[in-house]
Amino acid sequence: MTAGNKKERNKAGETAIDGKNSQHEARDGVEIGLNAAIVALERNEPMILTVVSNGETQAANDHQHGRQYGLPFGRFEPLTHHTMEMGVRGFVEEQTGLKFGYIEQLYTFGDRGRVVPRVDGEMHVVSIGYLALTRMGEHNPVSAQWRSWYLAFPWEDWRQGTPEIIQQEIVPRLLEWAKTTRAKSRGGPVDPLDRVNICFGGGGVGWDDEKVLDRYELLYEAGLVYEAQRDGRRAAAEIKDPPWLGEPMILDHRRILATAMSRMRAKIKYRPVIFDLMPASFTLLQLQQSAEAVSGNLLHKQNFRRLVEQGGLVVATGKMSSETGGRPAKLYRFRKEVLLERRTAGIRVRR
Amino acid sequence: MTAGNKKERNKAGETAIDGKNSQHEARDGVEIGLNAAIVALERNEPMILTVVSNGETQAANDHQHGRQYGLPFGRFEPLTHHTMEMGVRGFVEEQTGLKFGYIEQLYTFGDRGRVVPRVDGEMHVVSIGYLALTRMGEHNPVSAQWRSWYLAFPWEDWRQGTPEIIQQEIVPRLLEWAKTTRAKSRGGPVDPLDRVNICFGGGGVGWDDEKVLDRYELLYEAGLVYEAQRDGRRAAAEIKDPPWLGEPMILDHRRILATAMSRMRAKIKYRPVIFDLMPASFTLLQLQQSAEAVSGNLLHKQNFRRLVEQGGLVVATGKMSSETGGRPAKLYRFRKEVLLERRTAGIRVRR
DNA sequence: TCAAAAGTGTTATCCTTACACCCATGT
DNA sequence: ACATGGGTGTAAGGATAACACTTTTGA
Repeated sequence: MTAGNKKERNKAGETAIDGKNSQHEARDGVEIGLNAAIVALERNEPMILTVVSNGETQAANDHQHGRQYGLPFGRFEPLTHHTMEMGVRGFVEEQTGLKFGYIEQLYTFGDRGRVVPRVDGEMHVVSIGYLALTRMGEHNPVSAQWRSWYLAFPWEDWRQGTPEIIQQEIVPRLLEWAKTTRAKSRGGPVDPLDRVNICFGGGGVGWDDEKVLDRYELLYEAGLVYEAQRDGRRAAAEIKDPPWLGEPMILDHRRILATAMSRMRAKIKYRPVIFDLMPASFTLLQLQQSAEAVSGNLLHKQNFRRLVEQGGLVVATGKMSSETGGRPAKLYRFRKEVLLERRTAGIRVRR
Repeated sequence: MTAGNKKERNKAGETAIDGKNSQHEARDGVEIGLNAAIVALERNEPMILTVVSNGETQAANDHQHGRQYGLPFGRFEPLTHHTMEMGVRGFVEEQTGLKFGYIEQLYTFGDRGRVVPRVDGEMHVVSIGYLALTRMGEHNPVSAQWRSWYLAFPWEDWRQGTPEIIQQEIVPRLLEWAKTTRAKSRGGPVDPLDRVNICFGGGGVGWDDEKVLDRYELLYEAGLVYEAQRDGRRAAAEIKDPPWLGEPMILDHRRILATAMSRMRAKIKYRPVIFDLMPASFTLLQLQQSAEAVSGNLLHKQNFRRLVEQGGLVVATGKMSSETGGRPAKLYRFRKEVLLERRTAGIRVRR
């Protein structure tokens, strides 16, 4: 059953509002995939839990990337999982033995035309991405490994200054892409050069750490990430021997990870989600370095401390840590009561 | 085929990352429903496009609400619709004749256990909510009608001061609910009274216009909206003859609308989405009243004007409007270039 | 003694908020 | 004349960004 043309089924005026008017063709050839970007911190590096593809299925036409990483993945089984979030918790624990606390839905991707061949036709996969946060070492994963998210997105780590890859590899190729694209599509909705500037902070526009997804999608369109070629997209700028940027991932998992990073970077600024990555007590420098790891840039130390303490986000526990290398530091813990006092409680510091 | 127990299929270590290891049971009994909250403004009232349920299916055990409203609804057909967004555009136009410009995905709901009986078993519906924006009168809908979103959420309109329903109906019942709930679940994650205060701005916490979804979910949990009873939820506070708050909608459509309102109210503060609801040229008062209609509260006139003009969001067209009742007003238009200059461009004014 | 990190204090600047007041038109 | 909405100016207050400097430990 390949589910023929149903274009005419919903005519104007039928107002199919409860899905009841489709007695035949009950099976639709759609399944729900659940994907989790599970984040933890290890020595000030944001890590995500990955599983390794055996390189058989979709890496078949894959010359240089035989082994690819992916996010933990499972199917939504309505009869087993009462909710989709419980589905995510369930298959992650089954596959990797890992439990986590915080979970949040990111986005539902169905646009890339993911089709999986099956014995009786084709199965379309709609994948729902989730962001989950946990602490390193609480549970040890099996048959999965922690990897820095900056391996897939090297241009997102500005903690040691502007990454070289941006000026050396990305910007020149994107400018070339913008030129040829602009010539082709006169008067499109957005000027491609503007897009490059907005995404990568050129032409007076500054770098916006939250635009992780926009940048990935631009690189995909310009044919500069491996997935673009793998998905059969012809590079607009016809680049010879393109140096694929960042480590690729299977299917659309790198896109889901980009969504997770964008969400995470936006959210730490107005919600205290960073504490789901922290131990129960910590020094202010540890907290700052965690925020820096997530946002990918350095923060101003004094202002960070003042904001975080005076903002009521943390309180001193009274204990000290002398394992810091210098003067012993006060230990702090998250102060839950902020949520009652301020409507935005996060880490909003520059520099 | 009712798809038996598959709990054991994904064992630890299998790392099912590409969905290939399920040769049997290819059909899962899941379908994708697409729902659109389509918003437009009419005489400073935010309207959503609704279709009317015939009251047969799920309104069967429905004594007082035989006719219920719903959002335009369709199934995602991967073979017809190249993308899910195109699917939304397609079925909305087929059902109602309406076209729209802006569209954005909201959230994917699969938790309420929506089950539709089919000839060969049960079909679980996962519904993806969308927010779409359009201008009144560009196209006239057929077999659908525009209705104010405040009919479903009367407590969200603070433009004439605090709505009476809050102090008279909502707060006393929620306080009672919080008391009984607190007694039952000692030491739960969040104190129910705190939740009431955070959501409805009691106890020193102010009103947050963006918390539309949180408020609806709280009212649902407390059994104060009709849907809670209809879904078989026992009211925690065992309220006698409860006056259901706001107009109910079919299935989970009111929840999707709440998500749309929350997103919209949050987004006008940092993205120029309000202009997708405005005509090409407008006076500043019209713009202000549109923002007030969406956010549900009044804004400070002078500051609004300064912010919006000096922020570079609009430019004067040079023409004037003399249909204002007072002194003729300059006409303005949206200034697209803001997007290049500032990373947040929206309407962020108090009072 | 020096490096490393903790911690304190102060200043300049910008943005938000609020208030006061004048202008142009129709009735 | 007056009601209605349009439009301008400015001052107070608070938050933010930037800088300089002192303190406490371990090696």
